Amino acid sequence: MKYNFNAIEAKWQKYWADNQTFKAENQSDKPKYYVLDMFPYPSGAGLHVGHPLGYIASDIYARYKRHQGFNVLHPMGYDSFGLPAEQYAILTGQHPADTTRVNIDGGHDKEGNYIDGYRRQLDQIGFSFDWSREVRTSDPSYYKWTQWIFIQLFNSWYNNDSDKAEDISTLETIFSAEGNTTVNAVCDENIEPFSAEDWKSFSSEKQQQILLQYRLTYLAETEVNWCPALGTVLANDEIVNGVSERGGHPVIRKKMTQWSMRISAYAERLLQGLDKIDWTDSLKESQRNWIGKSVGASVTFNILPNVTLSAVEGSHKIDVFTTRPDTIFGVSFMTLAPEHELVSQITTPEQKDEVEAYILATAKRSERDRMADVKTISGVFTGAYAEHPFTKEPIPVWIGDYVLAGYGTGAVMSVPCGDERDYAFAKHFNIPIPNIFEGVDISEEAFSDKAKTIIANSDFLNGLNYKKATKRAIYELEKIGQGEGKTNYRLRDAVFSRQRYWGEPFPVYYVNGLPQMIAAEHLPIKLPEVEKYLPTETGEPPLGNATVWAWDTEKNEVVSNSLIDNENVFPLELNTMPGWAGSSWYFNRYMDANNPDEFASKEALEYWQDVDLYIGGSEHATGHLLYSRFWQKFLFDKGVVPVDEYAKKLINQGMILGTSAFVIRVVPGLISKKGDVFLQKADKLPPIFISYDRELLTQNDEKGKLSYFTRDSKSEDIFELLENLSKEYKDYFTSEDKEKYDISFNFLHGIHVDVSFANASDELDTESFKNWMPDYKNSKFILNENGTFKVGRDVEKMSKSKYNVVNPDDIVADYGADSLRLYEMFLGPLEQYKPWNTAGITGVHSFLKKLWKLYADDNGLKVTDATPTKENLKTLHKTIKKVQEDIENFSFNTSVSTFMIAVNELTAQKCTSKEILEPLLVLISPYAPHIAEELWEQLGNSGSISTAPFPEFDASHLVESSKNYPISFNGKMRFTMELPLDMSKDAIEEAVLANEKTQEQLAGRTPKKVIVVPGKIVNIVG
RNA sequence: GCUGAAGUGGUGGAAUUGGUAGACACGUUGGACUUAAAAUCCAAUGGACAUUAGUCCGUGCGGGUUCAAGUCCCGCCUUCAGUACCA
Repeated sequence: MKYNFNAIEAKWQKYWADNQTFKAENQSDKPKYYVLDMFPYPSGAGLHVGHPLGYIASDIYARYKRHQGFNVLHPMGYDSFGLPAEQYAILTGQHPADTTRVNIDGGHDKEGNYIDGYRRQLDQIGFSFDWSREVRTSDPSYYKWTQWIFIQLFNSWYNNDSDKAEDISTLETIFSAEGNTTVNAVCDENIEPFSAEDWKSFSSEKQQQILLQYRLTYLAETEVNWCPALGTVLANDEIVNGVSERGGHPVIRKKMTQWSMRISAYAERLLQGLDKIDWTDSLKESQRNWIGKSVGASVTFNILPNVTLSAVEGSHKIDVFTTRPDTIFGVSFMTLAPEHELVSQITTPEQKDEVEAYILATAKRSERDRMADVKTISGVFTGAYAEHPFTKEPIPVWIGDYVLAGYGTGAVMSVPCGDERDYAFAKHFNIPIPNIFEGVDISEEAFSDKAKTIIANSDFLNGLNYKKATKRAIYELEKIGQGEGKTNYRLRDAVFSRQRYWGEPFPVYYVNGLPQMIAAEHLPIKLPEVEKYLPTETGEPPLGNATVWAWDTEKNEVVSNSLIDNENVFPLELNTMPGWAGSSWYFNRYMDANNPDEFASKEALEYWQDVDLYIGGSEHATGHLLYSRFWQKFLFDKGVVPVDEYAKKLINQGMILGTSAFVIRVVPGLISKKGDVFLQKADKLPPIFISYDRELLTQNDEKGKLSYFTRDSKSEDIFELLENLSKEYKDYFTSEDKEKYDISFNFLHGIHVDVSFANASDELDTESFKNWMPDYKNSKFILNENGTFKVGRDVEKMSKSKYNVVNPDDIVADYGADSLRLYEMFLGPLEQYKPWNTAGITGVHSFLKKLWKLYADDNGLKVTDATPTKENLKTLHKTIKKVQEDIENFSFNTSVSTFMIAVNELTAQKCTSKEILEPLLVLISPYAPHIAEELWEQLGNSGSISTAPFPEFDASHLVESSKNYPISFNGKMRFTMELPLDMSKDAIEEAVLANEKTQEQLAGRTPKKVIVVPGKIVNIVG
C-alpha cells in the first residue's frame, strides 16, 4: 500500500461533498462556534499560494473545534462586485456578471481561454466550508438585503440623548411637538432652528430637505476625491499617496452631490467598542488613529472692528478648536487656513494683495507637496485683529498653510510657547512668544509636556496644573459665553456613491430632485442592462446608459426611461454603492444565507450571535473592518442583530512573499577611459548569462547604476569566450569602435526568470530557460567552478511581472493538498510576512510519507492491537499537549514540527499499536485531513474522522522519575548529569560536587556558591 | 515625527514563567543502494582554534541587573507596516 495522495484526496473531497459533512445546522445541542474568513474578490488571475494561508489556518481551527464537540459554522463566499470586472467589461464588452461567474465557477471566457475558477481551486485544498451557505455580493438575492439596510439607514437618525439610532418618525414627532431646538442629534451643521408651528407650516418638500440633514445616510453636496481616469469618486482609504489605490491615477478635489454615511455619529462607540474585542493591538491602534479623538474646547474669538473695512459689522467671529484651553493666556496670534471662509472678509485693504498672492500660491501646490514640505514656514498677516476673550488684548490674525481647512474649524489659536509649529511660525515672523509656564525655559523650543505643566502669567489659571487649568479655563469660557468643552473626531462621514456600473444599485428614485426610497417589498432593484460600461457622454455614471431605468410608482416596477412623466414614473438613481457595502454585513447573512424573506431569521441570529474567530489581512484595518463595525452597531440599534460587535477575535495573517529567481546577463561593451561613454551591442550576439556565484570584481559607473567588470585574472576566461564568439558574429565590434573606446568591459544586468526553472540548490534548468522565450533560444551560459549555473534570489511580493507566482494547483498536483496545507503552516508564524520557497515542501511531503509508513507498508496495514509501551504513550501524550496548546495559541508552525517529532519517535520505537496510532490521526486531521480520513477508514472506522473526539491529554504518562540536569559553571553549561527528580536540593548539590567532572572543572578551587533549581539546573559559582 | 511589529546559522524558523541557544525542516558535504538518475536510507553541519580531550566566541549595537539574559532594565541602530503640519 503506497501513499497515493492524488487518489486519496479526490476520494475524500468527493465524500465530504456527497455527505455534506461540513453542513452546519442552525439548531444544535452542541455549543456554537463561528469561524470566518474574509471572503475573496474572484479575480480572473485565480489563486496563488499566498491566498489560502488564512483559509488553511481558519480551517484547522474549525476542524479542531469540531473535534472538540462544537457546532461549527465555517462558510465561504465571494465579494464579487468590484472594479476589475468592470474595467475588463469596458475593455472586452463582456458583461461583468458573466466574467465573474466564470471566475468563480470556471469555464471558458469569450476568447475561449479556460478559467479554472475559484471554487475548484478552493475545493482541491480540502477546506471544510459549508458551501450550502455561499454568498455572492453581486447576486440580487444577496444585494436585495444590502439595499434593505440602506433603506433602514435612510429611515434613521442618531439621537445623542439615547445614544443610538432611532426611527426617523420619532424625529418627525418631536418636530411637530417642539420644533428642532431641543433635539440632540448628530446632523449637518448650520441647521436653522424652527418651532413646531414652523415645522407644520413647511411644505412637504422643505420637510424632506430638513429630514435629509438628520438621516444616517443622506444626500449632500460634498467635496469628494474625484479620479478623472477612473471616472469615479474614491473614498479616503482608496487613495494612497495622493493617487488612486487601483491604477495609481491622480485624484482631484471636486464638489458633487453624493450619498454619505453618517459614520461620525458612531465615532465614540466605535472607539469604545475596541476595548471589548480581542483584535490585534496594531489594528486597534490604526482604528483609534483613524477615529482620531481629541478632547479640548472650542473657543470663540471676536474680530476687532476695523474702520478701514468696507463692511464694518464687527460681528465676525473665529471659532477654534484646541486641546490646550489651559494655555489660552499664551495666545499671541491666530492662524487661519488659507481656504478659510473668513479670510476674504477680514483682510484689510493694505494686506489684500499679499494675502491673495499667498492663497493663490497655496492652491497651486498640490496636497502632496504641502504634506511633503513640512519644514518650510510660510504665512501672511491679514491685517485683522481678534480680541482675547479674557485680556481683551488685540491678537493679530494670520493665515498659514500649516493649518488645514479639513480638520477642526480650519483655524487655530496659536500658543507659540506651548506648540512646536506655533513656535516655529512665531520665530520666523518675529511674533512675541509670551511664556506662561512656571520654571520653564522657552528660549530654544516650545514646551509641550502636559504632565509637567504648571501655568503662570495667566490670571486665574496661575499655579494650576494642566488638568485643573483646563477645567477652569473651560468653566470661565462658558461663563462669558465664548467657548465650551468639546471633543473633536478626525473621522469623516463616508461618501457612499460611486460612478460605476458593477455595484449595488440604490433603491432610490427622484421626485423633484428629492430622493425617495422604494418600498422594501419591491426589492431587489436589479442592475439594468447597458450598452456600454463607461460614463455617458454628458458625464453621467454608467447607469445613465440604461434605457430601462425608471420607477413606476403605480406598477411598482422598473420601466423604460421613455415613460418618465414625473407624476407616476420617475428617474432612478444613477450611482451605485461602493465596494464596502456588500462586505459590511455578509457575516450575518451566512447565518441564514438562503432566507428569501429576511436578512436572516431571528432564530439564526440568536443562535449564532457573532463571529468567534475572524481571519483576514490587515490591509482592511480602516476600511472594511471599520465600516462593518459601524453597520453592525446600527443594525444592533435597530434590533436586527443581537450584538453590537460582530467579531470577538480577529487575527491578521501575514503575506506570503515570492522568492524570485534572477539570472545575470553579461553584455559586452566598450568604455572610454574616463568611464563616461559606453558602447554596447547586445543585439549582435546571442544572450550570454553568467552563474550568479561567479566571483568578479565589479565596478559601478559614476551614477552608481551600471555594474560592470573589466578584464583581470578572474574574468580572463569570460573575455576569451566572448572573443571567440565575436569571431562567429562578425559585426560585433568594428575596429573603428575599438579605436574610439579604450577599455572593453562587461555590463551586468539582472533578469527575472520563472521560479519553476530554479531548483532548491538555486541551479537553473537551462533547457527550460532556453525554451521559455524565443529571445533566449541561443543563450550561452558561463558556469561556475563546479560546472553548474546558479540563479540569484530575491524576496518580493508575488506578481506576474516577476515570474515568482506559484499556483497552488501545481503544488497540489505534485505533492498533494495535505502537503500544501502543512507547508503553508510550517513556513512560520501565521501573522508574519514570510517567503515562499517551493523547494522546502519536500520536508513536509516526506513527513506525510513517513506517517503513512507508520500505518502501512507494501504488505498492507501493519497496525496491531499491541499494548503500547511507556515510550509510545509518552510520545502520544506529549504530542496531544503540545498540539492542543499550539492550536489554541494559533501557533500552527510549531505543531507541524511536533508532528514530525512524534512520527520520528514512533518510527524509531517501531510502534504499531492502534491505541497510539488512532488518536494520533485525530490530532493530525485538522492539518492534513485527507490522509487522516484515509488511514482512519483503513483502521476500520466508518464515517468521517471530522467529528471524532479530540484525544484527552493524560499527564500521568509524562511523569518522569529523573532529570538530565545541565551542570553549569559560572553560567556556562559543561556537562549533564542524570539525577532523580525527587532528590532534595542538598542531595543534588552533594551528588554534583562528588562528580569527578565537577572536580575537573573546579581544578582545585572551592565553589563560592552552588545554585540548585530542582527540576531545572545546577549552577556552580566560583 | 508618531504608533505598532520585528532583528537568532547558508535559508525558513524553534526556545511557555530568566535556567542546556539553534528544536523541526530546507540547503550543503560525505556515505549506502543504483549501469545511471530520481526516490529512499545513514552520518556530519553556528563560527574559530585544537590530532583527541577540549577551549574560546556567538541571538542588531553599547551599557546594566542577576548565580544565570535571545528573554528583564537603560540608551542607540536597522528593517517592515500604518499614519501624519490633527491644533
